[in-house]
Amino acid sequence: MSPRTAIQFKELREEKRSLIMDTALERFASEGFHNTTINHIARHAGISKGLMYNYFKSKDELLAEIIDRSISEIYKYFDADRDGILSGNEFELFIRKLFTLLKEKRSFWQLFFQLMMQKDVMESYLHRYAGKEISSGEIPVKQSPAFISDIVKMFADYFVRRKPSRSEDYDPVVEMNMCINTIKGFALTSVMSDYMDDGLYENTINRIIEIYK
Amino acid sequence: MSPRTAIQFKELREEKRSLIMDTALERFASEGFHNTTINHIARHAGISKGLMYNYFKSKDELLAEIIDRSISEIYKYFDADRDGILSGNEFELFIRKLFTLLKEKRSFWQLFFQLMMQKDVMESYLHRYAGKEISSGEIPVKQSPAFISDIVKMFADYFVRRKPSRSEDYDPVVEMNMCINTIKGFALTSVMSDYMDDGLYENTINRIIEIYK
Amino acid sequence: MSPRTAIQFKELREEKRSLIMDTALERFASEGFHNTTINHIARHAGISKGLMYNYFKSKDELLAEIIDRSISEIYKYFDADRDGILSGNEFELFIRKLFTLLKEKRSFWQLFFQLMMQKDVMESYLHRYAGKEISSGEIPVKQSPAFISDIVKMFADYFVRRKPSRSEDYDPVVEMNMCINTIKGFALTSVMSDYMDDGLYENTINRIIEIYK
Amino acid sequence: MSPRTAIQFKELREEKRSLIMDTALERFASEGFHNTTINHIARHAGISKGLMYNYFKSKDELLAEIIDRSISEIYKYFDADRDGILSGNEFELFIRKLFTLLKEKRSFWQLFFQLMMQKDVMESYLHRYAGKEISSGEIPVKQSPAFISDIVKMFADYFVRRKPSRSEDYDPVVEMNMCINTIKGFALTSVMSDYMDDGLYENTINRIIEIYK
DNA sequence: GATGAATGAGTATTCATTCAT
DNA sequence: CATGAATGAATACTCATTCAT
Repeated sequence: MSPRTAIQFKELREEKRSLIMDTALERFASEGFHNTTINHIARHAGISKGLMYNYFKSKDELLAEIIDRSISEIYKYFDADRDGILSGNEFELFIRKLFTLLKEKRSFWQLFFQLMMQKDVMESYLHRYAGKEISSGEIPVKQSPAFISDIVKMFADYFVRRKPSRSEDYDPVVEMNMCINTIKGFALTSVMSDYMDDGLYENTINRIIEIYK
Repeated sequence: MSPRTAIQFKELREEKRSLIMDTALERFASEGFHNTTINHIARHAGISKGLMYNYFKSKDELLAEIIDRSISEIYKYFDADRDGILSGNEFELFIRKLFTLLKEKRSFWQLFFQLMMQKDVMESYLHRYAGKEISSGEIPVKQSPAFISDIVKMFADYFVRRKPSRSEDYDPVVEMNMCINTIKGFALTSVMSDYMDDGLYENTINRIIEIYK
Repeated sequence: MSPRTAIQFKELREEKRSLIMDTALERFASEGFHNTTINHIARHAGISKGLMYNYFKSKDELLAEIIDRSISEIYKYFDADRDGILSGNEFELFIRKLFTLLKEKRSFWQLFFQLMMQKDVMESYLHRYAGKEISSGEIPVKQSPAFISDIVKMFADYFVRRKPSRSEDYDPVVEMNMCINTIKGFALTSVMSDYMDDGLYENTINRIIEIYK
Repeated sequence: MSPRTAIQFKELREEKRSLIMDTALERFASEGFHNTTINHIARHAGISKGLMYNYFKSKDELLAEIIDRSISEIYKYFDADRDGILSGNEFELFIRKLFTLLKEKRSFWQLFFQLMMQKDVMESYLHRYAGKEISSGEIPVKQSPAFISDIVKMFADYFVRRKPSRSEDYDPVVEMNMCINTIKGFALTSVMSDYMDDGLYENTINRIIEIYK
């Protein structure tokens, strides 16, 4: 019956916090943000409605925290070496990692695509970061969606460098666009489909690499 | 003094009906279906809440009618000759028409992508067509989403026919997948972006045709 | 193409008025007052919503007029000779007439019993007659429900006169009460049942007369 | 400081639940089901609109639960010995109990008569029991309206057994009908009248027993 | 007279959020 | 910390009534 230490308490808090976020993510992804009630989340997480508000100020904040957590988690994978230069092999690695993450964090990406389509939700989320500078040289705990532009820049450089020496037709912007759209379309399909053939999944990834590496 | 004629009433109804549908589409596309209240629509259309229900049985029916209207309009373009075979030139025409429509009916496609992400809304719409047979050989006024499978089939045949005679690597399924994903990703981007450079737009379309024609 | 005379117009008006009232009575009786919309009535009567308001100020007034019409119609039968005394034969006639009317005007009585149960509706109707004197000696076009007390009085006298000479147990008030309750219960049953056996109907009426004549 | 125990919560719920049901019954009886809004009930019960829905799924369910509660309560008295046979003394007891209950649960019976007149409300209630079998030999917590037919059957048998040995005129069906109608009419009167003389009340009950025992 | 489009107050119901215990 | 009762603003939908034509 020794009193729990402050650290134990903190760990317990973190655990429960994660539990709530995981549960909420599942529900948001499968039912949609608006169709998921606080009651549903609380019941599925095995806690009371009131307790939820002990961990999150509001339903909106819960959503924002889920997005933040997932994004910073994902960011870690993408920016592993942080040299800002994408080599051919890094491109391949990048693509393979991307689609591995899409499979592993399917719920999150489902939710993410859903939210991207709804301007108001997206905007209310982005307002949290209005004016927030992204400090380079350190890893921020909460990373704004600006990480997207980092990746875009890396990509742009990659496609410029890739230009064949004597080609007059090659337009790096168009090529990058084609690549991004293909990835985006494939990501959308694989995330939203209830089922996708494993062979086709692998073959499509290989084909993307074949073309754009 | 004299009462309105039946024709006058009918015209009035058609006009107001269109007004409501157009207004609702705008709002649904920009705010999302769940965030758009009947009050919003009525206010933006300059009419009263009650009047909406004089024209549409419910918010769901209003949505369904909007989708139906756009889909049957689009369907006309896709299946012009109705021979069920997609030639190279038809493929090009198809792609160009598709992206013209995406620009012209931007609001609708924004809404459409949104809905595709929201299972509950999509399902409530699809229930209208549960059990409805599509009569082949005539043009139905209202076309069920089954038209999607028609197009997919035409596409599949196209990519099988396209196989180079001596290529062993060519996989028509993968190739179709690549093509569809690229289109899907590009459509998504162009529909959701507030601005896209016209030159890039055209160049990307040309590149898609160059590769997949 | 001679212009219609004022009398013809008046007759047309009366006819349409009756049509509306008949239709409304049917609907009120079968669907209930609150479930019957003005639209229903108008559609069933084959006229427009607006026209209804040309004949009746409101839905409430329509109801009141229906009750008034039926009551004054019924009143005519009850007070035929107006001598205010109920003989044995008159009692029999009265009972038979009552149940004939219940059958003939079933819709009205269904509605009447419905309304009697709802204090607010009944009160709103009775307010129309608050303070209205019933002029004796002439037949008023619109008769307030006070006619009920007239009948009660006639009944009371009847049961006092009926007292057997040497009975000590006979209580005319109790006896009248029994009689009225039996009639009321039977009326309620016969009006609300979807079906009642004709033989039983007749036999019950005969038995009532047998006991209370 | 310490949270409420499960028992405290349960008691609180039961109390509030009863409060809502009692209040609703009062309002339904005096204003009618359709005229009583959830707001009225909430205001009279001193609670918020939303709380009602914490206890009852809908207005219809609230009504059904009120009816169920009263009926199962009443049912206990009627079928005390459960031998299915009504003796003369049981008949007397039955009548006396019936009219005691009518006085004690006046609000409920007012509501009940109201509902009987309104087909739509009655039907929506009866749908709850569509297909529910009544298990004989045990006391069900919630009794479907089928209990009415049980009582009718017991009554029918009683009036058959009662037939005088040498009477040719005695028709048990007519006699039962007379008895039921008298009871029904008296119940209706006593429930709907704002005032009834106690002596008359008792005397009428005695007279009914005198005639039909 | 006759029509039905238009209005808006009213109704049941939902759900994020608060708070006493 | 934890609970769930309680709140009330918001929302889809209804319908008697009005009014321009």
